[in-house]
Amino acid sequence: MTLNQLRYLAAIADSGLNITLAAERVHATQPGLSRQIKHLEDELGFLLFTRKGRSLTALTQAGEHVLVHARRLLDEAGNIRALAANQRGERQGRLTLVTTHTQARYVLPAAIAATRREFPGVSIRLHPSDEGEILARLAREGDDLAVISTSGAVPAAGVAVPLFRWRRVVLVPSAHVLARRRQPPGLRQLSAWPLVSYESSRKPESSLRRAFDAAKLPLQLAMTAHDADLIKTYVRAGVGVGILAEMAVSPEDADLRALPAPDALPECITWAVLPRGRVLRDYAVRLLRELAAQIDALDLRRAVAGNAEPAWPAPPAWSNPRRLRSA
Amino acid sequence: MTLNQLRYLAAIADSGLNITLAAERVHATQPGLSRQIKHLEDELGFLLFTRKGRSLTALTQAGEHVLVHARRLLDEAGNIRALAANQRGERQGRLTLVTTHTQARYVLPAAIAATRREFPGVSIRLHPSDEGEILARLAREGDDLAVISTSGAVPAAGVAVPLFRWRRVVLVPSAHVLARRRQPPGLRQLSAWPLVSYESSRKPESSLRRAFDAAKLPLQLAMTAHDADLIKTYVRAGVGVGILAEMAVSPEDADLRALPAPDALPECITWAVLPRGRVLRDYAVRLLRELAAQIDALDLRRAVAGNAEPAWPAPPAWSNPRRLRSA
DNA sequence: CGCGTTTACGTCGTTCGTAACGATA
DNA sequence: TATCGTTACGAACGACGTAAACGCG
Repeated sequence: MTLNQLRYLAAIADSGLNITLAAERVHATQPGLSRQIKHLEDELGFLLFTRKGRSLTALTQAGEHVLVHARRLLDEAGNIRALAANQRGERQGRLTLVTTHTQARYVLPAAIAATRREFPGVSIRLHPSDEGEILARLAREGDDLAVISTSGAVPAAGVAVPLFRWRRVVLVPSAHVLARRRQPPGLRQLSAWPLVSYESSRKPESSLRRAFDAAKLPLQLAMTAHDADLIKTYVRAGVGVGILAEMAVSPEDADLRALPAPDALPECITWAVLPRGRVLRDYAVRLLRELAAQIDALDLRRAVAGNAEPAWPAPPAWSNPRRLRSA
Repeated sequence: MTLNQLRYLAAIADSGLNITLAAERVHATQPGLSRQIKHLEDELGFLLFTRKGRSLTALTQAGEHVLVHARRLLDEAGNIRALAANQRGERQGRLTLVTTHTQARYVLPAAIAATRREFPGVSIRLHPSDEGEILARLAREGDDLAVISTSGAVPAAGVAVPLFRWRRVVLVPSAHVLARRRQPPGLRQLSAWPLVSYESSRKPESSLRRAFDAAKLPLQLAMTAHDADLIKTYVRAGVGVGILAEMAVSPEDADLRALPAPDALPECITWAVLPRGRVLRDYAVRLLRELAAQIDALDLRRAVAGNAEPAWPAPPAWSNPRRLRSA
């Protein structure tokens, strides 16, 4: 049993049992993988794959079990390499984040830019994903970091670190009736308008939906979109009143008016979710501290290592200066 | 980075930084280890050990970190091998248990005998240890299984599986005054006598001590010992009244009388504690099911794998037939 | 001078890539 | 016939053990 054999096993499993494809991905030749898998099967004493003719059709049940442990083993090998890279002061690397469009578009740019300025050799991969898909993807694809928002609840997967608090805003064209009122609109006023908001508002457990339900008011969702830019576009087109994250309002939106959302819409928290047990590269810590200065780097490392989850400092409210400071 | 390099690293750390000793333990030569460690250091880019002249003086801080992950990695390699051995129907192997003298002497023999009858090729290593030391040893030495008793509390480390319930008995010579009474003695009666019990009764948090404290009665511990045989010996010698586990009373003790302990002494539970995440060999499951037939093998495997801790079935009361059935 | 580590050297085993072959849809 | 996996072959590398040299107490 060698690290390479297990690496090949995982690569084949991740390539839909296509050895040729797996070989490319691990920068080796197809006969090499074929042979090493055979050697591994010989050593373990049973088949890892079921075969039909010469091609692989599935993992055997035993193979599935082996794969689970092989992945953990390879993760630890990766941890040792990450540890070593940090120790050497290695400034190159890769960082894969998975997050929503709003975070990717309005929150992360400044933080990523700052991180890249300090670590120009780091290649950052951003995977926008649907709210509900993000945590699944983090676990499945082995991404380094997820950034998601909840209205209070602590995300279940991995190590969740609260970054900042934010509120929603009501976005309307400057000439809109709601923009002329003295007071920002209440839930009752909003319920009279068709709304434009995030796709996730359609889910019955969304906080928008729950707020209207609790007030026994009807919620008219004129349309929903995955990203804030689309919401703004349709607000401009007069399709409805926008409800979106305050972070998504930028200076270029001077033709729109952002009004505070009703108190009935609860405050949200943006979290970083990290895979438990993975050693963080220095630049990952740097990025997180850029997003949330209140976080202690050592606490973070310890929490991810699984030793002790600290009482995280209370996340501050989102502030635009944060964006400007590093822009 | 190879599995062998990490194995050597762990072996050296476990051998007090003596490479020669470590080499013997891993069945390799000393120059081989020396070289591989150097290669590993070259690849990682920093020293794993601090050196004074030619000999190793300590792990570097980075080396400590690497070691942590290396051990986890090696554990997973062991899991894959265990998985494979089970899959092959391999009937040989090793099982290291750590437990108290009473369990080792009175509870485990029948179960171990039964297991050995079914798996004659399995070598079982029994490490009697002090009550307080057991869980520490399980974590430190990487033993396979701990068997310990508590008066109710769930052991904190690893996966704890309740095996059976038991009570204490009051053990006196047949001619003793307490043996002539109609009723078994209460706490008040016992407090009039010097007692002979386990070493662990000396600790202020022991349930014996707590029972007497709660009743505001004095506890005279005439003597304490680590094992039940010694307690019996001193009871025979008239040193005092024995308080010990009901399992420790055997037919050869016909010259003694075992009386039910006062209700104020709470029932105890004997637990198996398994290192979380370790794949169990079939014979380990067999042994545990011999100790506690109510346990489902699949539940057990799943719980140890860390997937889902089931609601364990209520442990039955200890019964002597259990011992006789398999004797 | 003994103990433990490092260096030197030769051998052996293993892995790897290339190329040819085989099977399958 | 194209695609994918297996087998065959040869080269290169790397790990290992033996033996000798080196430092330190």
